[in-house]
Amino acid sequence: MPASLKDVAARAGVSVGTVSNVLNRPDRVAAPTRARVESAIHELGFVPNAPARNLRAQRAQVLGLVVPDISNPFFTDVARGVEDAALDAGYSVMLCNTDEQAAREDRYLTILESQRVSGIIITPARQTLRPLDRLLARGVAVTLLDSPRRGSEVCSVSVDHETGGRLAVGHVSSLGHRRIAWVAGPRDIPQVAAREDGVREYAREHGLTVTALPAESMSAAAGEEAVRRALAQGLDATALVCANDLIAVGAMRALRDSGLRVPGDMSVIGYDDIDFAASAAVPLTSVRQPRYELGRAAAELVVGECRDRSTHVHRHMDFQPTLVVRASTAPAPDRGTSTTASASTRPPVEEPR
Amino acid sequence: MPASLKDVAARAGVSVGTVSNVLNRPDRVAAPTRARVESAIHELGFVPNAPARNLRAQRAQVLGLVVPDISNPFFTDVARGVEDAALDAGYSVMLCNTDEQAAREDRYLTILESQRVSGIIITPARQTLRPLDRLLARGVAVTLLDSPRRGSEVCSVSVDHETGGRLAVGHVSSLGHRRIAWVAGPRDIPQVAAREDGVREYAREHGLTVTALPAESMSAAAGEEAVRRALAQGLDATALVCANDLIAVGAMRALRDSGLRVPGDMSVIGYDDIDFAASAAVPLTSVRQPRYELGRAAAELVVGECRDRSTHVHRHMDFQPTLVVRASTAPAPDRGTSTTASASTRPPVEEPR
DNA sequence: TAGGGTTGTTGAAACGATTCAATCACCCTA
DNA sequence: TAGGGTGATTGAATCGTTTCAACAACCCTA
Repeated sequence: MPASLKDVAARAGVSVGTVSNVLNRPDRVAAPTRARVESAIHELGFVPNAPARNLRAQRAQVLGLVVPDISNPFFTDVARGVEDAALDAGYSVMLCNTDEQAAREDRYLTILESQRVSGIIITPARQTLRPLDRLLARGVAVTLLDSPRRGSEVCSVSVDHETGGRLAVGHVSSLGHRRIAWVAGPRDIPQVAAREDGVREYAREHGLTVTALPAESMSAAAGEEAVRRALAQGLDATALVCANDLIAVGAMRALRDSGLRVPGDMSVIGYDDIDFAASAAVPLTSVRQPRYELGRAAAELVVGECRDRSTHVHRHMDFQPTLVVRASTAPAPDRGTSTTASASTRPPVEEPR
Repeated sequence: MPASLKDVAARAGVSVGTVSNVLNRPDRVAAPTRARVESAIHELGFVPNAPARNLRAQRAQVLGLVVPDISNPFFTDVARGVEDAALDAGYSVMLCNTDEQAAREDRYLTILESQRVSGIIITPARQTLRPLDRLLARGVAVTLLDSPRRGSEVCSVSVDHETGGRLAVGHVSSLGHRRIAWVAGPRDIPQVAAREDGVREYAREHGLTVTALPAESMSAAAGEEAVRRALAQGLDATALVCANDLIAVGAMRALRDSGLRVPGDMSVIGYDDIDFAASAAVPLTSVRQPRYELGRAAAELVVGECRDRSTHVHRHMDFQPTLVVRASTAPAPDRGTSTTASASTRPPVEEPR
């Protein structure tokens, strides 16, 4: 039923080769012929068969986007950037949500291999690039997303999380906080490890105390639970530096439920500057990452590599995070004094957008 | 370089047909042969070529997910549901973000047609199913997502938005509010129109006044702007019923900036119950939709139709929204009295999860 | 006018899987 | 032992493109 090249060729009275040329190298075809073919295409409603084209070409005009969790607003914005850039370049995007499960990631990588995708943008679920080897051997363009660069076999785009960590702790430090708690998900998430490195490094350089409050995952629920536990055990800190905004939101929930005030009793700073950071119970100070741009850049790198495999050199793009100061951070209370901070001690609120 | 069926066949000393049988009808192959083939597959690291299979099969094991805006948390959760169900059924998901632009939607539909996807889950950018006709004619399974059912040519899953609208306005009505403002994006978005119908219908039945505050889009910025404008012009209402949570969040920002208190001076209710509704400056009362389930159901319907085209009958699944009462709604202030409501007049806060 | 360039068009061979009629190798029974 | 039946395997056609060597038609120049 659906029209094929052959049907178009028959209708236009030319060979299939010519129709193919009209599609792919219009300049090689004489104007009158081209016109005839084009109207045949139009009349038959011909839409090229991508699988056939991909079979012949040995690769599909498709990119795989492999992320741990698309419902994390960070990846959501990245996905938009990837998708826009891909569409501009004539590629489609296959969405692969790993849930941070290695098995699911493996499964998806096999599917992408089977689909013969041209490129993959991935935030790997684990430290090793091992599962990607097979794809790389096949010549698939891979770009690591927000994941520490490893070797020079692939491109990568990332945010400088170490700087991000330093930025966060530096901010509360400049407000006079000396005892800091670092609330984070599992350290085997590379981005988290880098942020923590930045935090600890800065703390060491400036003589700050850092207590780690381990959270089960990077979710609000986990952040809430971690802080609740720490409070029950008598947490000694005046500022919570959180590994991401979800954790920070959870942390603030736990603080509120314990009757502690943010930022009066405890300053809280997040990471990611998700859309709702500005609208949280107390607008959240955070570290902003250029998410959409990150996604766009990743897709552009991959497409660039696909387009010109020979001259391509792998690049590492580092995006710098920026501090967004809102209301959840304030000068440290004097040790031993009242836990109620007056509103007038708050720093001015900056609300970009 | 990559191994093909032929390579596997050669290695195992059988014909390609047999290898194909091992893959697709293992029971047709004698055990020893099967073992030999399987180890050849393993040794060569053979991964089937999906384009070739799809070319032959005339359709790809792929579903298209066409949504207006993946960064809207509603669609994000739907996407997860779709993706999980698709993966379970052996399908991949192609992500298509239309930005509510008809042209972009058309472009994506053509791409999906070209890819020969088996099914499409779509929230159309406009009222008509016209752009889908071509796909339907081709036998592609289509399921409408959260969009009014039209005709019986396709399946659909949706939330009963009219009930949702009634639920929202019914809630504030039961708190004593008589003058309501309806804050909404463009009415040509069908879901919004349905919610509005529910609101107006209920208001008519109960003698409430409804003022419409048109917002440019379904975003926080638009909600903020709409309410800001209305306040400047002397809005006469005690409750804002918002077409979604993003708008509600924006509305609350505008109220806060104008020195109005929520819910003391103005009750606000949203729609969608996105993740952050519970953590907003004032925890937001909202209407919850079963988002993930909606996505799963949509994907299952599509897959069901793909699997058994002959006996398939189109179904419409209606999911019922539920009211989630939090702190942003309170009894209406007495007409003409102080604009400051005491905390004790608030209804008890219910925080499900 | 023969020969050499251009320019346009053709036809057939891939690409890698699926499918199905045909064949083969057995075993069982009459 | 011939013949029928069963189960396993094969081989070739097919899906719809792309690509490229070969060919055709034409003009230009020597």
